[in-house]
Amino acid sequence: MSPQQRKSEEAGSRENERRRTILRAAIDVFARKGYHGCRIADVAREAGVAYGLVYHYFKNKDELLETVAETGWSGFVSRMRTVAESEDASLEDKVRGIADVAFEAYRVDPRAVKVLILEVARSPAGGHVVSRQQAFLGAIRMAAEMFARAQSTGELRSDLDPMLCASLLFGAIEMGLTAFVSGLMEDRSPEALDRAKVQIAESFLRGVLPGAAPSAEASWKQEKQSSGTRPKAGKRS
Amino acid sequence: MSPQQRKSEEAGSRENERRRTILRAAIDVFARKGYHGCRIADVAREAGVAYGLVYHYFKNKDELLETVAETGWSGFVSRMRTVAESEDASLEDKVRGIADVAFEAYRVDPRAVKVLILEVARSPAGGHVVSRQQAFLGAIRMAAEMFARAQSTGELRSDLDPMLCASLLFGAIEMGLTAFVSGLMEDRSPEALDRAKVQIAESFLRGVLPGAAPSAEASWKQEKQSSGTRPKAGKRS
DNA sequence: TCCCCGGCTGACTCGCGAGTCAGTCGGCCG
DNA sequence: CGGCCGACTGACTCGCGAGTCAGCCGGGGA
Repeated sequence: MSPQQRKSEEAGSRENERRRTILRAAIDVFARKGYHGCRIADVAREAGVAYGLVYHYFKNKDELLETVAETGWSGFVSRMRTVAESEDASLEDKVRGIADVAFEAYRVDPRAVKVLILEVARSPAGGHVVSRQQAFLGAIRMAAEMFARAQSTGELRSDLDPMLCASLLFGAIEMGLTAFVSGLMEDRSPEALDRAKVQIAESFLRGVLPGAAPSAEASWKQEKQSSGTRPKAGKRS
Repeated sequence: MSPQQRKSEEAGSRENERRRTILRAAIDVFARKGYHGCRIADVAREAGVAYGLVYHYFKNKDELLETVAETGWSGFVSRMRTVAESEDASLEDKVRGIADVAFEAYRVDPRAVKVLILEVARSPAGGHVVSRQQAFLGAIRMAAEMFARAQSTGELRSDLDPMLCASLLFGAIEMGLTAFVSGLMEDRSPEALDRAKVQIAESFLRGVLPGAAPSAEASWKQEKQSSGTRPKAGKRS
């Protein structure tokens, strides 16, 4: 190992050591108190470093969140892309794969997922620094394309809007995770997590795949076999 | 109309006139810039009233959001309760009814729904003001109970976790609405909305009902015109 | 040994925006 | 008509917390 290598490597890892410590602390604090609900001082204390050092590594508070979002999200997206764009896998497997990726991410780092879901994906953002939910929307679009492709090969019912399918899938996954994140599910064992994952993936697939259910396209036209009066409509006087 | 009635009604509505104006302005501003991204001054300007008047009607900024959440959410929950707890309706109809309620709310007041979804349901806030997401979780629990009951009558596959079903349904609906809220769906016509609603409800049902398929019941065709009498989904009390 | 350099420190500044309050105005009652 | 009451106003206060910066070490090189 040459001196240069050693030097730069050491320096690099040492520098990143601190940087990472701060990032880690930021994730934990954001998860606990929310982005708006915490001060930089909290992050510094959590990281065990001086207040000013945070500003040595990050331009400002916003960049801190930005970086958390960036790193966390890019990992998820690249993994998801591998799944969604694999040539030989069936749609079913892809969907299961995506659920896998999401739940695995939660298993590995629940707090980071919490921040990603609560602060990034749903940032109310009026001005919203673009990269934020743009990345999120990008993931949905990617899924939508996957579904569109699946439609052309007949793997997906053709009467569904791909974009809506993507929303449905992500909504189900996200809300499933939220149930854990928010403590709605009291049992957070790995087994419970796995069960949830499977249920979500399978229920989604049942609802969306063609065949099996006879009523696919036909049912859209079929007459109502009146199951009681259901006086509701989309219009209001 | 008795004098008392008239009097109190007038007084009530006059006082509330201002109050409502401010509330309305708050919803619009929150929807546009987010809760944290706006100042009380913005709300006052939007409402066309003096800065101080906002504090005449609301204790502080938080109570403003609280009130927005309260009113918007209670309307939704009570409507949803009527649907979820109706004795004679099938699970299918209940699910469709819930989707109806949600999408109707969006049709009537998209901005309020945006605020509810973005600022209330997912308020990142660690622990604070309970009533916020507690109400949201309450709705999920209500749905979970509905699903549990449906399981006991065999209307729902018994291998599913009711709580998870509820999460799935809400996740799908919420994300569907989010797709509109965030502009992911470019077509926001009432028809597109209706299509989305139906797809979500039907996909969910297919995925979750026992047996081969949901009893093919495609009643949305006539739904569009059945508007005769319908006491539900008439936003704002 | 001493000096220099850069990671590191934390007390300080300063702007922003929530919340206050002394005062105005119009309407109603005696 | 005069005095009271309460909705309404908006300039002001003040605390909070983001961001700054002058200076402090500790290690490495001369």
